[in-house]
Amino acid sequence: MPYPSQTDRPTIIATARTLIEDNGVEPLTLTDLAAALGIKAPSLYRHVPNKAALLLAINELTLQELFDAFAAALATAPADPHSQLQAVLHSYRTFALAHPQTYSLALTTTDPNERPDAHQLEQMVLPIQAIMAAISGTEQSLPALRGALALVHGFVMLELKGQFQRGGDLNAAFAAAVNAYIRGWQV
Amino acid sequence: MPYPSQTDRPTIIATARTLIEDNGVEPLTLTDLAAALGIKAPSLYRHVPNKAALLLAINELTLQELFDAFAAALATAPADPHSQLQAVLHSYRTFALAHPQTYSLALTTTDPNERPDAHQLEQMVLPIQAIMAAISGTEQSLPALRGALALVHGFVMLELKGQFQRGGDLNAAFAAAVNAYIRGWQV
DNA sequence: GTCTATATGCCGATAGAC
DNA sequence: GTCTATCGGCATATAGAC
Repeated sequence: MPYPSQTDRPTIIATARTLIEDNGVEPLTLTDLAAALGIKAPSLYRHVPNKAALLLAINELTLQELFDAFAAALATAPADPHSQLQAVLHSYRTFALAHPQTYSLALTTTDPNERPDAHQLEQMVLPIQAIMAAISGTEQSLPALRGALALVHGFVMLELKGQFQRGGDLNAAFAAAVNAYIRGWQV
Repeated sequence: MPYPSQTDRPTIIATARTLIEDNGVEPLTLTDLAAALGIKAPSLYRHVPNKAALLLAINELTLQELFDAFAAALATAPADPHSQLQAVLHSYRTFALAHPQTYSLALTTTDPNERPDAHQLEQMVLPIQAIMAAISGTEQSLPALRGALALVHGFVMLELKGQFQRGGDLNAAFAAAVNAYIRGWQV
């Protein structure tokens, strides 16, 4: 049995995440989700008010785990700003590649009912701004932070959606791009 | 009358693009599209084999126009590599901000039936690689090009999806990030 | 907490007449 | 080239029994 049939709310959310990671969000139906849990669709409504609330909970979890990955990376990397920033950006990509569907979903959803606080991304990224300030200067730390987020998000999205088709070492390309970007602020 | 009722294939595609730009892809139905054209849904099948083919045609048009914008930017910008690259990247963002829904659609679609040649993005961006080579050296021109694409795509996507919520001048942030990235390769 | 039955609605696509 | 009629399917969600 691929999925347990003990159905509390966390189990429902975890199972839905697995289904989304396997097939994407679009084909996810409450009927299929219920089937994966060994129950019928209407039973889900005892645990979740509706589908949007379910997706919201999933997206909140995704962002939470992404920023847990940040914290772990910061804790183990060398203390200098350059190393800290490198570590965070690489942990970002590693997370996204490990959870392509749920990562994409969390960062592209615009429906207010399915989307965590609009501020959550930039709020949880605040600690990184201090590192950025040490590199680019306090004045430019917000633009510098946003550029860094843009670079890694963009790289990962193009990668996940199959837009890098000419071959080559994407790990090396990512590292080189990140280093170039950081270097550009160190003037 | 917001839409003409003269229905040839180009008109159908143009009207569909307008509807997508107004409301996004998800709510687009063939019934609504037909209504906007002053006809009934089944009539569409005389011009387009199915919905996927329609979306494919739209995405092809979007990419074509994006790269037309590139060409126009390159033609008017100063001839030095730094200015040329700046001009292209800024024209990229300008295009995306002007066509948020169709831009996002074209660059995130993975369904093979709705998606232009997987190579199209990187193929049509080839001319820019020459500029990048002049800045970063021939050896690194592909990673440098990919990083540049990642930076602008990521910035624009975060911007379009409302992930930059802390205020500030996004135009300035974009320019600063692009300049930092370019500077980082000029060593 | 799960079930059956069902409301309700929408959608893409085809057949065949005009 | 457009129409009407319709097939076939699927989805979210509710009501009410067990």
